[in-house]
Amino acid sequence: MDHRSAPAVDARTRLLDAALDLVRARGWAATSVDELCAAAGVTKGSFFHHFKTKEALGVAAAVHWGDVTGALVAGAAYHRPADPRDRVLAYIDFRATLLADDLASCTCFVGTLVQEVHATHPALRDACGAAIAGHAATLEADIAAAKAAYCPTADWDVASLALFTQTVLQGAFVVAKAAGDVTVARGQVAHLRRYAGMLLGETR
Amino acid sequence: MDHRSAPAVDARTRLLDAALDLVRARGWAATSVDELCAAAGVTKGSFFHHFKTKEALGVAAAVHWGDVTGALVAGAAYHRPADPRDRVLAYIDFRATLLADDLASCTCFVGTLVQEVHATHPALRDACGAAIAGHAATLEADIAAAKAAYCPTADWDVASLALFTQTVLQGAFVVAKAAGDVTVARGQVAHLRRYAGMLLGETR
DNA sequence: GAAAGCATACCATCCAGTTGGTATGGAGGC
DNA sequence: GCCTCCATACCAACTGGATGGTATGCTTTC
Repeated sequence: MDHRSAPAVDARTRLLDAALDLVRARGWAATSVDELCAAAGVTKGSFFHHFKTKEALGVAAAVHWGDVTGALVAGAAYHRPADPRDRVLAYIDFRATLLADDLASCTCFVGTLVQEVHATHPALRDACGAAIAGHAATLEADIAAAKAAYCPTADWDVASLALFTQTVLQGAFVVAKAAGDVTVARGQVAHLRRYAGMLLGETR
Repeated sequence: MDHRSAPAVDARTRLLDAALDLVRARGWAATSVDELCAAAGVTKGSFFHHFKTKEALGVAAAVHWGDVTGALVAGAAYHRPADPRDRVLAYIDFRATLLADDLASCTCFVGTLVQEVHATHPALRDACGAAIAGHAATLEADIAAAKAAYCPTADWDVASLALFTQTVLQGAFVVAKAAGDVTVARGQVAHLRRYAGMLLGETR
């Protein structure tokens, strides 16, 4: 209240937010602790006060990412439809609308991170795995309800389809990065939308 | 002939092969030139004799990856079916069979690489983009022929579906890495197989 | 004998992490 | 109310090792 210089959020959160941005843009190993500190407006001593190692920051950032995206999805309008199938399809449409900005800001932090560290940093990999699995899990109830209502005897697995939404999104980010063009990702998510509609018996 | 120590392949190729393995396991930035040299059984002087910079090796490795995978696919049995739709579906089945080994050896070099460097190393990104686009392009003829034969009026784009096969594979690698389990990838590719069958009018 | 291929020794820079310290604010004794 | 104690938050300067890259010379091949 008295100090204008008092930061809006604490140093720890600023470091985590900086990690989300910088790692998505540069990758994990190429993002130095010094760069993270500079981006967060924090000194190195402060960094290692809040996080024992760089890897510990990565784990915390993966959890932070789960919180941020979880809140984004929970607050989105796609939950409105009364029909579970409509909610599933609205989720996919919602994810497509998020593909508007530049690549670095719309791609998935844990997806980029785990691709790089899966074999070398087990703690980081597990944190990323938990974030992705947790996100997919939020879809399962709607998918299960839609399946029960429209195609109860279909031979596909609910959890597998929930994960498939994340698979296509992660893949879409990779091919969009390779093409250097976000619109590529939207075209790929359209296939996911069509597939989900077909599986759930949507009649056009 | 006289020397057992004489390498079977030249130093340049050994460096490229080492790059495919190490970068897929550790990521680009975390793979040092020294490690590449050690894995290839080559000294640093030799490395910089063949490649001006580490980035130049990366570009060459992306091209090398395109050659290796191109030859693998071209030599595979999936081209046998006379029907173009069967060839498309056989390609997907073929890719699924490749998911047998451990993650580091069955994942995509250019996919991992581009995810990490897309914003910081334009030359690497373009080389990876060309490799992915080139691979997708080899599918277009079969997909176009299958579409003409079985669903000529469908509203999806041939090139977009060809790319979607790569999208799902790339995404499957990411979620499998996050789960630490290759079998996850096979389950995800099964969705791709089902989708392609549905789009191309396969009747079970 | 010239050039390509390869090896050794070396360098400037950057990296994660450490050291040793200051500022702040709340708890508890008196 | 005031002072001491102490934990938390933060900071500047430093370190040992690793990193990409270079300089230079040897050796095999054509």
